[in-house]
Amino acid sequence: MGRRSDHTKEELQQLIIDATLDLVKEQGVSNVTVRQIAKAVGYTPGMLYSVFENLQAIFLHVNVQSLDTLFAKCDRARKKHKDPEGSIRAMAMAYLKFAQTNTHQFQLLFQAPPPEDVVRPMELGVRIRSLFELVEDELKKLNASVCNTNVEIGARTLWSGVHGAAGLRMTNQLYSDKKNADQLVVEMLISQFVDSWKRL
Amino acid sequence: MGRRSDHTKEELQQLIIDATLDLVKEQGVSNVTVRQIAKAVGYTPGMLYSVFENLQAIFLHVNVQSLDTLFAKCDRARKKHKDPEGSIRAMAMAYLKFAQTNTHQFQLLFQAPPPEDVVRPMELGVRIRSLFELVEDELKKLNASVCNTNVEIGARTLWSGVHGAAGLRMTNQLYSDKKNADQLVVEMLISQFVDSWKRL
DNA sequence: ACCTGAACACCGTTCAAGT
DNA sequence: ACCTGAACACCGTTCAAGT
Repeated sequence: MGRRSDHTKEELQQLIIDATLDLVKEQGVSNVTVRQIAKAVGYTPGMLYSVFENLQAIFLHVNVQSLDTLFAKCDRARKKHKDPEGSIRAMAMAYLKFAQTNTHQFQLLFQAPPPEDVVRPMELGVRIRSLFELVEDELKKLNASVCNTNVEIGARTLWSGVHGAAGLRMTNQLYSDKKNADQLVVEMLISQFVDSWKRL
Repeated sequence: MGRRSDHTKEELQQLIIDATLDLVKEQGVSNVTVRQIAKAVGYTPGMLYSVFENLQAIFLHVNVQSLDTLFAKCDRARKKHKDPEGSIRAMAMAYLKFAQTNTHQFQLLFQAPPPEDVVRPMELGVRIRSLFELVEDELKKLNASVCNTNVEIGARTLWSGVHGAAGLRMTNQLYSDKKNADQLVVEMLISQFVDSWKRL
């Protein structure tokens, strides 16, 4: 089969990441095996370990890529609106939609690796931070008199709600009879938050 | 070793559940094996399959038990206060503290089993619903004029925030320099929510 | 130099055979 | 009737040996 001369190390990396993401989307994280990934890229399992440290590292790189597309979606939704509240609402809906459409991918992204286990690479932190920054910017526009500390906490407060709703919805733990309860939840969340944010 | 005559089937069930919870607390879900559980209760791996369908089923029963203790903690926190806002605040903090103190247990409880995979037993739904009901009751006291639909959505909105903050905090994804950012987040969440809830 | 292929030490689950 | 113990079909990971 293939030998590395066919692909540079970078190409191999990307090949593996893409193949893994596809498998995760199809079968969910817990069903994806090293042997499957290897077959999908046309190599032997052993080869993966000359490109990545282990399976966890592969998943991590998939997550970096997922965060990039999630960020892009939120950023694009934001730019469609001029008013801060509209931007926030659009970003929240984009986030919710991503979680809903790409359940398995979202799961891999935010499922809890025990904090001690793996050193989370800076690459992830930077990307999550920049997502928060998008929200912070809109909050500043909404009320310029709020201090930086509260803007930081505010963005995380608002997004905890959006993220929590996305997670509960995804695992069917919202337990409401109402249709689209998750959207109602996010709408109420934003209305209420924006409402009292202006008053702050 | 032991034979079933030593324990009734119910005793064996509880023994297995308790042993599994202990192992989860110590090592995290992903490191707990059937063989470990069997050793902990003094039987062979095969025996577990005459009491539970499989490992997933054992985890599910652990989760039912976890929800009971989580509910109890929230309920007890609630009763210490007379004012609805105080009750809500205390419940949120109890929830946050549970997630923080029992990371692995909380993780098992709310980590996403793909919705299709397993039929979630009614036992879990009933318990999550009753947690939401505690919140709904306080919201009604806070503003009696809100319709039932909005109380239902409101409780889920508020709790999405608390749950989301707990989850982000647990996985170190809040990315704030502030100390105790999670508590600040929950405090802001509740202040803002209660504030505009009264106005509704 | 790069990858294979076989091995190692594990899994969850099943089920004939023992007591 | 209840449980064992061995087997089955898998894992992730390593590393000598091939090309």
